[in-house]
Amino acid sequence: MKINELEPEKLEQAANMLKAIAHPMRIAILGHLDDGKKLTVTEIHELLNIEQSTTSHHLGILKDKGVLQSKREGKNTYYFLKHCSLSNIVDCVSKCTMG
Amino acid sequence: MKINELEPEKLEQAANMLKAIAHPMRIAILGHLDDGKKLTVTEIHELLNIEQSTTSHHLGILKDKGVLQSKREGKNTYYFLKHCSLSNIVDCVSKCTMG
DNA sequence: AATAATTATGCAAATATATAAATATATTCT
DNA sequence: AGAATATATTTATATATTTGCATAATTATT
Repeated sequence: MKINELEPEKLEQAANMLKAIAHPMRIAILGHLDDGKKLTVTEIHELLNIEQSTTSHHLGILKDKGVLQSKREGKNTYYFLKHCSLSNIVDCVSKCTMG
Repeated sequence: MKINELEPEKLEQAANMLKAIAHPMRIAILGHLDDGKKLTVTEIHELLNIEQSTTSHHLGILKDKGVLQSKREGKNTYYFLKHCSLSNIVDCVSKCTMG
């Protein structure tokens, strides 16, 4: 029962992290970023067939809440998981929604 | 990359499940429901020191989205995890917010 | 320096969510 | 049936989120 030792601010932070993930498109984004993969904004916006600005928005939210990290290389910005264990969350939820 | 095989409705369902969890009080509730524990509404509302109606509301959301299950026994309703692997999500997020 | 390519931001309208108070429903006990 | 206990629902207000468009900012190329 580790979470109960968390102070309210840590609870809040955990909630914000999950809230960032809890969106269909953002789950889809994370689905493409397993195994340490790094993708650019354009690659993601083409993969998922969503607007560029919308894509950037979603990536910004995921980065802001500590789910993703980014690294600029020339014209491109690569996004990737900050903690690779975060893939487990997507795995777990997708398994639980299969039944 | 299992999640990418999910249809949009499944993605939506996964997002709803995570959205249900992504709230400070609801994370705290789940923190008390690990290891197959079952708790009543009153127990939770006293443990967390929140309004009865608010507690019931949060539990209703968790149940509606498939995170919890409930079982009435007399005057009491016991709530517990539907898939015990869901504890991993809380564990994972709390670990990731520690650093 | 002008253009193209990539990414990020500001804005606004529609939609969704949170909270608490009041009330309703369900069950047990006398 | 009536009172007490436990849980659920309704309602209203406040707040937050999503989305796409328009635009700005950054970097590379010619």
